[in-house]
Amino acid sequence: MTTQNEYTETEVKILRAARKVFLDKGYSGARMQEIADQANINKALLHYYFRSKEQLFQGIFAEALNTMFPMLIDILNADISFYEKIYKVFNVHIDFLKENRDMPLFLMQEAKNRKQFLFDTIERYNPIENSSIIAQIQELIQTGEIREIDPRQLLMNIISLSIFPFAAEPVLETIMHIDQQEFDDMLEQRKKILPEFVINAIKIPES
Amino acid sequence: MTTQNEYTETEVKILRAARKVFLDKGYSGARMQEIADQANINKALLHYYFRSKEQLFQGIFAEALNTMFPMLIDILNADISFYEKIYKVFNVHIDFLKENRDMPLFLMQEAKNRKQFLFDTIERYNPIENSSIIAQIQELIQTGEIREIDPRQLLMNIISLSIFPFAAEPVLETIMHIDQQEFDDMLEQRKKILPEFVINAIKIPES
DNA sequence: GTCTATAGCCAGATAGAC
DNA sequence: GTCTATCTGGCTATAGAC
Repeated sequence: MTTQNEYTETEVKILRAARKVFLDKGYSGARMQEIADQANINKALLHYYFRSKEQLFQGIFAEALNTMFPMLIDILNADISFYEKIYKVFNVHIDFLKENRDMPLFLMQEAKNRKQFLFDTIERYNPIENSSIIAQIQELIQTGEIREIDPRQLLMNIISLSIFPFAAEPVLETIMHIDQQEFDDMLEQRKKILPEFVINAIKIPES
Repeated sequence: MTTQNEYTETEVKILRAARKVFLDKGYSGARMQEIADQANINKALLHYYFRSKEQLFQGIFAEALNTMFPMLIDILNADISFYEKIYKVFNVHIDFLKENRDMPLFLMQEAKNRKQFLFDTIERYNPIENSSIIAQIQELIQTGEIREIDPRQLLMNIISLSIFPFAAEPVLETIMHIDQQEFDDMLEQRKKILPEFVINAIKIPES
């Protein structure tokens, strides 16, 4: 069968506008009128193509989940060493987030009210517990190369370090008295800082 | 002058309800009707005491900022060693967040749209750049006890590690396939794990 | 497919009795 | 101070012309 995954030009315009507005304002803060304006079309057309705000939203939400997680899972499952993964995950992730600054907060916010949808959407990728990185960490602990640590806690640390600053940008800029340019510089530096930070945190020094 | 900072019983009920609803739903998702219901009073009374949704919200938002930040700043400025600060900041902060799970996401979300209000409210506490911990970090770098690192980046790491899991709880539970009980256990363990993680990350081993 | 006009509902805010 | 009833505006969604 010829699966019709193609979008018409109008649908593409709508989706682009919806993505922008939903990610900026969240579901309850978004307005169909604003999406229509951004897409340079009429409000009625939104409903013609996507029936309801809820349905349009679910498309955007699923798309965001399907963008963010496979990327991470792919790196964590890649056929490379643990250390390479650490470097790669921070570099790729921070680069991605720089182009998608609203995504972390959006996902965290909407995940609160839609746990079932979240579960159903994410479940199609392999759960993190089967990811090869877990085995790699356990292996390195066994051989005495890194300190004992719950692999899930280590992953939580890695994710926290890369994502959090993007979600908290306005707060961090305010308490640190820096402008967006300085903040961006710090983010760029973190691609180098974070892998070293994490590896130093867990590596047992050779004696 | 006798400053009238006392709240009547009704005002207390309203504020408690408003705190709960705003922190759970955010400004745009919150409904005055729901706040009234939670407070067991009539919707009109909300306006009698607080005039508008916006004004009621600003009280809650300011209160949240005034709770979260002074606590952190106090620890970072306390008259104790750098290492003690690391231990204390994670312990106190994680305990606090366990009782205020919605606060991180709430603050991050609303800070996006209210940067000026955020700035005006936070500015009354000393900016982080003057905090004594910055000097302590620089001192330890000078004496060769810890590795070279931008103190602001180190602080960003510390804050990321403690706050992020609370903001991302539903997502983390889903991708890790754990329930809330297991998640809580992990949070409790982090009070011990995180100080060690951070200190190992920066400390230069004695040779 | 795309538009204008409007239905229908819901939320914030106010009037006014008690 | 507290309530019921209501106004007013804004938002989602639909009807219907083109």
